[in-house]
Amino acid sequence: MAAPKTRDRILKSSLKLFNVRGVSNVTTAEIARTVGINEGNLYYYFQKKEQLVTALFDAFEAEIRVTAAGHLKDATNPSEYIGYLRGWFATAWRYRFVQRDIAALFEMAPGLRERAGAMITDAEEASRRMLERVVDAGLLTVEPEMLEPLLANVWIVSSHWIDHLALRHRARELGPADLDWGFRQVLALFLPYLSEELRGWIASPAAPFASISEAKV
Amino acid sequence: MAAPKTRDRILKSSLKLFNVRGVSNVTTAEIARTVGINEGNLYYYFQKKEQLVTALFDAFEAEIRVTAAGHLKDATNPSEYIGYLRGWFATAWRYRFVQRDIAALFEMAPGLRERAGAMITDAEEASRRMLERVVDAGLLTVEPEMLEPLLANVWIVSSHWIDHLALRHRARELGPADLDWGFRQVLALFLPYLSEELRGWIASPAAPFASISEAKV
DNA sequence: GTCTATAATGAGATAGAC
DNA sequence: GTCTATCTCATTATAGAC
Repeated sequence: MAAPKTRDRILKSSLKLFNVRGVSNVTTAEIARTVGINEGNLYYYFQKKEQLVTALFDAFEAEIRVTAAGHLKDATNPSEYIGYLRGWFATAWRYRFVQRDIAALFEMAPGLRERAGAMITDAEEASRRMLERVVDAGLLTVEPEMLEPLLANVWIVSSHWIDHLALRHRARELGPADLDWGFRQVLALFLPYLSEELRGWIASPAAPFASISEAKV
Repeated sequence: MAAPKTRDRILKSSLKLFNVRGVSNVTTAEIARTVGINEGNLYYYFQKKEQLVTALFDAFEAEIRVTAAGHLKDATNPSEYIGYLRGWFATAWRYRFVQRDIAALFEMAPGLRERAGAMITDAEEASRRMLERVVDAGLLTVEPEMLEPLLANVWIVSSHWIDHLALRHRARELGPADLDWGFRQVLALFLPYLSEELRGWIASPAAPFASISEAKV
């Protein structure tokens, strides 16, 4: 209790640095400097870089679970489905260091392997069920044999659109506007399968992600 | 001339190691050990790890250009188009270390940034022209506003299906059978837009990639 | 061309004073 | 809780003998 403020400042700075430059490209020295504390002090809170990474992953996982729990009720309602997607996207964006160089992440914190594996399995299963319900409700028309390939592609694009953009626009830093782009790329995967009804929904994708805050940790 | 054999053995071993474990996870010591030579000897051929990476990239680029040159003639012929895709896939597979952690690659060999950027620009432009011709020929029906999103998704899936598989099947090493899976994932992106004619082609995707050799360097 | 050293660097990690 | 100072260690890189 009474968590000292320094710990939070460390987490916040680390998240930002990791997101922008990748876990393995950010040194503990740099983190300490950014926070405005000494390296020794940093190690008072996190004895290993691994612990820092794991703490951030904890926050990521917690947020994911909240999103998943909040949106699994009525997938036949387009707005709920899109809300779920948006929630997932927003969280994945705020913790994009996880996707970015996930191999390095695992090497640094081997304990995350299993946890991430479980998360992925859960998420895939949830996506599959949700998609099946949407198909059953007649909002999408997907032949059964196309379901798995579609799901896999949704997953690939969801997880890697950031890498794709980063490679092209390496000069500038990515921002919330890009998040919107990524979201539309995923929607584009569904577009050819849409019912007319849902197509209207997609055409006007409500509020973009511009308002997403990076501050929270 | 008279290129000493050791140099080639170094390149071959490095390619394999880089592909499987990533450029930044393989040390020069390990390369030397794998080749069966001494570290000092390794540095006789490649004074910096960067030079090693660059030499492999040279080979990659050369192969890409050969593929591109050989298949840009008649894109209205489905077999040519698919041949082009397959060629691209085969090369990207043999040099998959390039995609895998491309950030680390650039950090190690900054000179590759510009070259890779140019390659990507070229490839995107070629893909766009090819796709447009296929659409003009009536083999695909894609609304103009869907063209760019589709191309972007093709690129994302083509470049990142390996990461996706690697994350799921981390136990086993990836092989040519997986290459076939990735190819089908990309085809799946086009499937909903296909004419009946082309759909037949896709259904029986000729010879898979099982025969692809990893040996060449 | 190939080896045996060995230097040089840079990052993670820690002890102990304040 | 925070700092200064130091240690360990892996990795890249080099010099020089054979």
